Amino acid sequence: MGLRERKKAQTHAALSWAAIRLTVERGFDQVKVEDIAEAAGVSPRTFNNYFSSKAEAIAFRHLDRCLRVAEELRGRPGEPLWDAITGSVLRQFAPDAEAIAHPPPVDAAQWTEGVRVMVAEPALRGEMLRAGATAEAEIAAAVAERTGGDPERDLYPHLVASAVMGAVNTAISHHLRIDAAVPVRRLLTDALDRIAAGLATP
Amino acid sequence: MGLRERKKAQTHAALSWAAIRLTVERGFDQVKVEDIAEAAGVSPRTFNNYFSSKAEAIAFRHLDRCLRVAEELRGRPGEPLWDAITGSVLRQFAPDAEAIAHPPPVDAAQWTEGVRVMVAEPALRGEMLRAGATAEAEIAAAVAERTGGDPERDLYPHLVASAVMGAVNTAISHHLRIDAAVPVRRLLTDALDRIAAGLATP
DNA sequence: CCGCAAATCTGCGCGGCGCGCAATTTTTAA
DNA sequence: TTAAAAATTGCGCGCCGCGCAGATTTGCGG
Repeated sequence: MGLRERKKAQTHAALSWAAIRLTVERGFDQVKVEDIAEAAGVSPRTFNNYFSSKAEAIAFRHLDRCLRVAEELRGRPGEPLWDAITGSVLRQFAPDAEAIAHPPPVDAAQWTEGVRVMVAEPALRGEMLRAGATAEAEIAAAVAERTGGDPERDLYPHLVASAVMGAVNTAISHHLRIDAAVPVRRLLTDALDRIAAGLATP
Repeated sequence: MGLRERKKAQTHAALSWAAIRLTVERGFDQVKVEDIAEAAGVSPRTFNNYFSSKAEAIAFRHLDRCLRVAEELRGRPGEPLWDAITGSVLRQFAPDAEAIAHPPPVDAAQWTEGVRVMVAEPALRGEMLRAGATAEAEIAAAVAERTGGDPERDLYPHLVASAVMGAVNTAISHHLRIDAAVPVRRLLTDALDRIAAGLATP
């Protein structure tokens, strides 16, 4: 990757993190695009060269994470399908090195509450789901490679991908709904196990 | 339901149908809010009393349909869970009396193509998914009633609801991707059956 | 090290959107 | 019939997304 692309990636990340941080701190519509651009050290106009809306900037990190699941999945060709899926998901949603570098310039509890408010924002929810759907296509492709199906014609890979993203979304929502001490890791494994078991009544 | 609420429902429907029709005909950003309002015989300002964006107006019909699935589900307490789910979904996504009343002032193929373009619109995709998520909460509640769980604390109802909406979305996407003669009904039953079977490799 | 071409950033400006506010019209209930 | 409640409407503001064209930076061959 050349210097050029690396700088682009940096700017993407900087803008996204700035958008998240400011939104968590102040709330979605107390943040202007101008503020995000300034925080990332770039002109307002440039913001829209990278993202077509505030919401997209905020959802970018989610998109990235989910895309990495597909990537990771391709890197585990041997394992049984659902083992590979669970492993990939857990890997990407583990406490993150990047997240530790960037994150809360404030109290942890306060941060979590800010995130809760943020993801409740209607405009954001749509954008997050859209990011999930984008990743879903990649996951479907990865699954198709593995099981030897055609993503254009077969329903199966898309169903699996959809179920996986559904499990992820559900686990995260549950985690934010209940601020209990249940670790996300357990919620994710539970969810995926249940799905692989046909969602039989517990 | 009083006269008042009925008129509101009418206006909702009128605005939504107008938004859909115009968007299918001209494309998303060739339609101004003003146009939709005019087509529904209402002032532009009133549009925003009903919907907070063009996208929301267009997605309204989808939201309505999906909410009816939850409603129908509550009306089938006896059946085994997945039979009830499949039944409810098929009922709501069958060729629709309302859709036949309102719909294409143009060629059917042309209409389908317009719909394809419409749902490809990024802003719309997010809004449709959000509508699905809203309905998902209702479905989860309905499932919880049936299985005797607590939607606040249990993961299971949400997982089922998520899987159902995932199946619906996947089936619809597949239907639009392949313009084959495969009826949506079959795609929906296939998808739901596979999920209830634990998504085993076919 | 130089200079050129391509990619990127930036300032400007426009049209549309979402919504608060207050006045007006319509509906409901007494 | 009349008063209260609710819905519709017009007006106006601030922000947003983006096209355009000029300035700036980056990558590369000489």
